[in-house]
Amino acid sequence: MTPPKQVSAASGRTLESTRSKEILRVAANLFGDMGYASTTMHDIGDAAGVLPGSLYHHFASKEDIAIELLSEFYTELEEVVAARLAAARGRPEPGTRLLHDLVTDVVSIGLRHVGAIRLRAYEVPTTATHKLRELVKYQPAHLDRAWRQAVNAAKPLLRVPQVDPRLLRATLHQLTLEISQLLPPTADAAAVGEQLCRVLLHGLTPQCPPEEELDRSAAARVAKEVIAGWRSGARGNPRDRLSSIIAVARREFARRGYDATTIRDIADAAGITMGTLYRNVGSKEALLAEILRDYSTHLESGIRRVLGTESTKTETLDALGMLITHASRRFREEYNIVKLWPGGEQPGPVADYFSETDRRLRLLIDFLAEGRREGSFDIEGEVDTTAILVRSIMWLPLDESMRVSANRVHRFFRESVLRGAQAA
Amino acid sequence: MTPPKQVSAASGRTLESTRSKEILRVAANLFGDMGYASTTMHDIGDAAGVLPGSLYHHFASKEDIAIELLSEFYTELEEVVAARLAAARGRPEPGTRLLHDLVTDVVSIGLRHVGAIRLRAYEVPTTATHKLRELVKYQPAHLDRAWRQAVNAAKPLLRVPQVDPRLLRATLHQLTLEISQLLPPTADAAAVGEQLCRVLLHGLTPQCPPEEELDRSAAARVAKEVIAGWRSGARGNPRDRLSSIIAVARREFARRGYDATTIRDIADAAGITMGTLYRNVGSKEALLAEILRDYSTHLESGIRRVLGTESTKTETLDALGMLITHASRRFREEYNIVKLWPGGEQPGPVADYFSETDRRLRLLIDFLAEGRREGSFDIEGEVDTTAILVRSIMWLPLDESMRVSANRVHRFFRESVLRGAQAA
DNA sequence: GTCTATATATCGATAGAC
DNA sequence: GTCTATCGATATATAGAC
Repeated sequence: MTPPKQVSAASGRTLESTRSKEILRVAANLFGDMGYASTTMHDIGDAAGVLPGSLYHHFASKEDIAIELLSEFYTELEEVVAARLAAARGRPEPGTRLLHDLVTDVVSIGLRHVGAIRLRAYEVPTTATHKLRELVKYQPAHLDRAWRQAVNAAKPLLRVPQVDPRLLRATLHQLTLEISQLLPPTADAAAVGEQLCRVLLHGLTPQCPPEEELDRSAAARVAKEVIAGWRSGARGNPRDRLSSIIAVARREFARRGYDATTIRDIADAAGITMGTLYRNVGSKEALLAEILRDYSTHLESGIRRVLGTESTKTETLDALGMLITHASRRFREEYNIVKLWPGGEQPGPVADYFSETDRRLRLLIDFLAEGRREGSFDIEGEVDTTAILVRSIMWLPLDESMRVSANRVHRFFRESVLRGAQAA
Repeated sequence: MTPPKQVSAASGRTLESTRSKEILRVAANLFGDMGYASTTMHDIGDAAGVLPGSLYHHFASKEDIAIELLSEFYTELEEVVAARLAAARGRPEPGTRLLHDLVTDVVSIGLRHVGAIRLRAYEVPTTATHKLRELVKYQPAHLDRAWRQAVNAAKPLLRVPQVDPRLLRATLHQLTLEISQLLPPTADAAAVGEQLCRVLLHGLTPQCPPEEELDRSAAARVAKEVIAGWRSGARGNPRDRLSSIIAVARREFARRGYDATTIRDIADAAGITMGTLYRNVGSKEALLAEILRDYSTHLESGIRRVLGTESTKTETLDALGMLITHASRRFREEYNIVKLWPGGEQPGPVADYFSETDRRLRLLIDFLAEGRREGSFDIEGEVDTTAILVRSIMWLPLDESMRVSANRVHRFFRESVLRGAQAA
């Protein structure tokens, strides 16, 4: 009798060897930390304790490793979700139980598949093959159906129509998958899932003033001013060469991530040669710095202005939601570029921009902590995690995926993160 | 008005840059000298005066260079042959004019496309793509038709049925294409073509004795003995591991050439792993040495025995033809392995085998020169070239391509190279 | 169009587990 | 004896920068 072999359903590959598993594991972590493009076979070999060439005994190519990681991720996702739905079938009465369980399931899977999830964050390098490209783009329909079912089961308990169930579903879908990228690998999936549900269903503000009051607050007024300022702020004349290069580079970096985008990609997309590109731009890094220049200052000043008003914590949080909801349209590309900056902390002019992002997160943490202390915010568990969740929710491209206005997205933020989507 | 661009019909590539042409030219020469597998991008870069990476500005890959060379070759071949046939249409009366012209045409093209022709000598490396594989295998049907037409036009002048027109056609087809590999690049196509036609149509022996006499000669008797000895000489038990590895390696080396065949190719074809292979053979080179061990000694002793008889020059040449005709069956694979040994003369135990091949060629040259001096052979032009032609004709795999017996091939050799295919 | 550098991948060969 | 996993060297190819 031969021992049973562990076969990956999606790839058909047999993974008996512990070394192959070890390589997958270290590659997953490296992909999760640095991204696919920034992780070299040398890195993987080092982490696995073999020379780069030896990796090819276990995997045909670097892509093959990525494909295997994605296959494992999809397989496990499907299995876990199917098992959860099967368990839920015995309990058809409405409630948020399935929703809670599904949140924890998906967050937990995400934490165990940081590499695969990060692979899905961007398009794949230009040189990638069709198969990897398709796997990265693949949207698991079963997960979509599961969220639909979970939200439907919870609907009788939700404050509908104030809370748009479609936006809640989209938020859960995106957030549970992506949150793993922003948490430490040691994070407790159950705890994070619990916090996530609390934030969305219960809300942070026990005493939330009525809509009209929030709309009239000083913080909201300032936020509107800042947003209006963005709109008028010109982006450079798209007809001048440098501006159009920057516009193209912004789009390309946002699509593929900074490291997977080559300067040839940019030159091609801009319809110019590399010589022309380098005549206008000093370096790839300088191009990135140029793109991020306004972004960070605009965002920083906007946030500080809103935080600096005399409004209540609740009003300020609402205004922050409005600000970022609009920022996630205006600076969507910049946000995509920096959202998963490769680790490794090499110093440089660009690194500053990323430390500012961290600083702003700490600003939010302090704000929430202070609000909790003074009784404005009802936060259980770690404030850090809540801050990460709140920031992620604000930045989600709900307007894009659900085709709704930024105002409707802000209203959803207010009705969920502030008031809580569930009836009290 | 834009200047007209030189576009390769087969590949669709535009070759404006002189540097691209230069790279193609040096690559063609290197492929011709060393073969595709043994030529590195570094070699090509060195010869073209650029760093290896810079080659990729002009060509997408090493394969791409090979594909371009083959496309150019096929295109030129088609054009030249078509032009020749068009010119012949005005002259429908029978004769050997078209045959002569076609021989010179194809030899001339071959000398200008040594790289492409050599690419066609073996199958392509296991890692090659479909496109290159197909291009290498491609048999130009128009050339086939042209030879058919040329031989048909000459038929009234040939001693048919003594001379099999099918074998003559196959000989012309294969010889004109392959001969470029065995000549110095400075060879004069017209002169070589002329000699080739003379050898085949006019023959080397002005006074050729009748068939029965040749059959009875001492040289023929010795040749038959030697051939019989080969047949009985066992090849090792195919059931023992080493013998079967050697048999597989012989086949693989003959198919792809020595350098393009990897140890893994051999292990795979033998159905064993590399560990097992290396337990039985010391190295790739030792495997080759083992394959060639009997070959060279058998051949050498056979040739010397035939040359050592007291027979006339004519009888001896006839017996040599018989010997090699049978050798080209018995040692087809060994011959294929060594026929185009990569240049570069690195010393080693195997190099000896290849110097022996050269020595045997010199033996043949001396034999022919002596025959000419004493009036037995009618050779115009350089004896070296004639020797190369005669040797090539003897080794042509006519039995294989035309499905005839070795005896029939020998008779064809006698009726063409000895007596001359054309009626006196 | 080229350079410098470095990345991905292949290949001959071997040590040592099974 | 066979196969798995590995090494060291080197090949092909890509990327940023002039």
